[in-house]
Amino acid sequence: MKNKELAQIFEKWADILEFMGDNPYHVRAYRNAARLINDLSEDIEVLAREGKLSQLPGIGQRLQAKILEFLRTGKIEEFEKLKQQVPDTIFTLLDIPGVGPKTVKLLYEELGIRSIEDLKRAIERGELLKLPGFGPKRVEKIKKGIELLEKSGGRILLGVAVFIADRIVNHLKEHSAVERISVCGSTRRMKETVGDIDILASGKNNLEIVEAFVNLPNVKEVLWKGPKKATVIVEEGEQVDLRVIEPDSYGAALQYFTGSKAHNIHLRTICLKMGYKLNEYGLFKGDKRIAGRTEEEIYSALGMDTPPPEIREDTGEIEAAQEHRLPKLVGYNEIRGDLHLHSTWSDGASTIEDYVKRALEMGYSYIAISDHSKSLRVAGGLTEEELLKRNYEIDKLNERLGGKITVLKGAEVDILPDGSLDYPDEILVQLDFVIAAVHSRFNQDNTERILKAINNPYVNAIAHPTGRIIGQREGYPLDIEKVIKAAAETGTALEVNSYYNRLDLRDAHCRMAVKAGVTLVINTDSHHTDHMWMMKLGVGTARRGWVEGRSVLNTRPLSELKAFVAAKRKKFGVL
DNA sequence: GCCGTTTTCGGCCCGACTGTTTTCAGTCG
Repeated sequence: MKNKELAQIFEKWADILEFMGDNPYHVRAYRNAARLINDLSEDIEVLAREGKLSQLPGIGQRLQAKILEFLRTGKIEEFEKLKQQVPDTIFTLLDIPGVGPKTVKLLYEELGIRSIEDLKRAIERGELLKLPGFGPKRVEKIKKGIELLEKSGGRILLGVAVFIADRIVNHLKEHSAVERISVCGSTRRMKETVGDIDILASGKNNLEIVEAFVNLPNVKEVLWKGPKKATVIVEEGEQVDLRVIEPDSYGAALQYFTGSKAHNIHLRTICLKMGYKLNEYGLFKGDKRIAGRTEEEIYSALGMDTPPPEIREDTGEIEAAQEHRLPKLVGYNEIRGDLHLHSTWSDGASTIEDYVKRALEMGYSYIAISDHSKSLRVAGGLTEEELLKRNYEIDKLNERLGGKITVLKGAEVDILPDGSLDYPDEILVQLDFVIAAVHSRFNQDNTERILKAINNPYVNAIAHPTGRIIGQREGYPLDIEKVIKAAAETGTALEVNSYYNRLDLRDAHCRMAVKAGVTLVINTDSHHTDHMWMMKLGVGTARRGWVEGRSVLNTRPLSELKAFVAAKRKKFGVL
């Protein structure tokens, strides 16, 4: 699948055009194309073959020709020529907060700066001050921006952002001055990484809210504090922005600060056509505010249902909201159990009893203990004997629990290099739920290996199917479409692994899988009970992929979960 | 470069903040 590669080309193309001072709408066309292709749930090559490129919004004749050239030859001549004209490294400068394309252009043309290192040297020598429009404050801001960039390395993992944001919201909710408070931005949309954390609040006394925020126990440094806005660094080193807004505008501000940018642009275009104006203070007809207290009020005034934040990416949700056919996304409270937990029997830090206790607190009706199999020695993988012994303990525990909650006998079985499984079928048949996973040979194409596992009658799910670690490791080479197809045909679930640095399947893959009729299972892969909260990260990822509750195995009651396992065995003639 | 229920040309979301300016450009969300 070449979607990612193509999206990167168009993104870079936009950067170059912007740098060269091209028409901003020209630049935007390339940026839109990049985003569209990146978020596409279908393979661009397939769309091209079926002649459907022209149906993509924002892809006209010219971009179509470029896409086709890329698919045919692997590159685009015009782009190759364009690239030659600009030094490659200057675009890293755009990552510095406060530095945009105009500044990059100026720095390059006047001082020959082409990298962050160049820029640091120029600042030390005081050269920036000589440039038009540059004063001491501007230089200081850039210097700070570079520090921030180098420290954070860019974006925050969703799990970290959610953890910090929830803590802040829970604290401030208790404060008497705060009436309404929400997380917004990409954290609210559950995007896998977020730039910075945005919090919105309203109440009777704005100053008091700001004071409460900057004085929170985990705040390390206050960067900026004003009457309606403040920015702090929390102890984790991440930046958090608070905005305080008047109650009448709360919904408008929440809508606005939640984004995405593309969603908002589309929505405002619709407003214009209807003779309205939408901004962060409300929806206006002339000078009159006709909506703004809640998001629902605004969308409803536009004749739309309110799209859940997770799908506000302008990938069809606006049309669906207009036609009252939004999906009923899987709910955060719809999950009945976690099927991927590692106990002290293998490399987990919590006992099975610990998990049971936490699961009951979370309102689950079942869990599966899925310890590692024998080949994964570094992770305390269980031999057959150990596994059977563990199973016996689980049986006894279930008797003691008396049906309050059911502990299923599971395993995360290694898929060996040749695609066979780490336990023989005689062992697998004794398990309630079998998850198969690849833990080795991350550089080789693992498609065949996983297909073979999917075709084992006892394998009920594939764990973290692509093997990616966010920000650290690309997934192994994999034909995800083949895997999805096989999973759908065999009645094998694909996991949405909720562990904060995995989120695998990712959002776009979830959408592809569900479209193909695959059942998903959302699990945390916890190695300690303190990891079990991450379930919501996986649910959020699935929601971003337009996944409905009926497509998620662990929203179903235990009887249906068991029927799912039995159905596959029956299909393969082993039951 | 895209797009069309006023248009095949002339628009393309909107406002705030900042730093450097005597009226505005650049950046951000």
